[in-house]
Amino acid sequence: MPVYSSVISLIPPYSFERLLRRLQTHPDPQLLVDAHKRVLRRVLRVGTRPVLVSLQFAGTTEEPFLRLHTPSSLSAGEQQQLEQTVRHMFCADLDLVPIYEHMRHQPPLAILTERFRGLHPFLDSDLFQSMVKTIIGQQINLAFAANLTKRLLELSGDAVEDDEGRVFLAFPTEEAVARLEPEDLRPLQFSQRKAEYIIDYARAIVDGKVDLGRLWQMEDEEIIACLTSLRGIGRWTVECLMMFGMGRPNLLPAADIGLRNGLQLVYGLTEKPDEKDIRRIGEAWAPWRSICSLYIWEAVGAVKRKETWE
DNA sequence: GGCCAGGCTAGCA
DNA sequence: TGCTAGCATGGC
Repeated sequence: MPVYSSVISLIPPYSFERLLRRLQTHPDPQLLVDAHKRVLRRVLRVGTRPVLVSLQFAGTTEEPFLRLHTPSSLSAGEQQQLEQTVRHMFCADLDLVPIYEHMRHQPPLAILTERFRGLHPFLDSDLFQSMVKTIIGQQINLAFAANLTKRLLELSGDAVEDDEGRVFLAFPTEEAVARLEPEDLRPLQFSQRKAEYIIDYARAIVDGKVDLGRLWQMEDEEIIACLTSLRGIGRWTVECLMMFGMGRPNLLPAADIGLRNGLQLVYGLTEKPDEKDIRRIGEAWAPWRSICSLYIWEAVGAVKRKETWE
């Protein structure tokens, strides 16, 4: 029986089915999905404490809400923190209606608002893991990236068991990753450079050279300038961090190969657009370029899943 | 077996 | 400032 449960309100339209579809092409090794029960389970950190959480989609796309359960007993402060994390991950306060209105004025995007109606961004629970996952995802396909993330979890994550003895792994802490050496990650099929980038990043945080908490107060370009000074972290990586870690609304990772493919697909271009082309086209998407990018990516995802996107 | 993956660095002109 | 080889491995 859950020791703590609560209800998380969501702004309609919010489609669980669309999230499930997205998870097919964007596997998340931390999530256990029970589509039938409409439940997602994973470990979230409350402070540094790993807590197993069950999130059930209740209601409908037009009247959505989440039921949050956890078998852990939590203090009032921990309850508040956990709910805040869940609201952040699910973008509980993001209203898609005005964004769809904006997209409907741009013909190639208009069709996506119907096709993927109710798809919200699904964010990372904290900035450390968001950055690590993004570095892992540089230049490799999503399936392989998910494998590498899973292996990192198995190497350094904290195990939490549910009442049926199933093991869930919490994302490794900064300290745990900082203690690793590249040689520890090489057998997991991390490239030497990728291993160095991730460990260096974790050490920069542990050493206090990077203060992730301070990023929330900074402008987008300021964050890019700050983090790209670290080796292995380029503009694309920080843009992804701001989109999928911070949930900022107006990012356009113009160098992204998936976005380039998606724009060619959705806009019916004869040639693959380059970074400049994408920035030019994406100007009209402001101030919602992150959501427009997400929907463009999802058109590519639909093709990969052999769905139609039109 | 070749090309593509939700890139980045270092070296060079 | 802008261009490019090299990295490194899975998936199709």
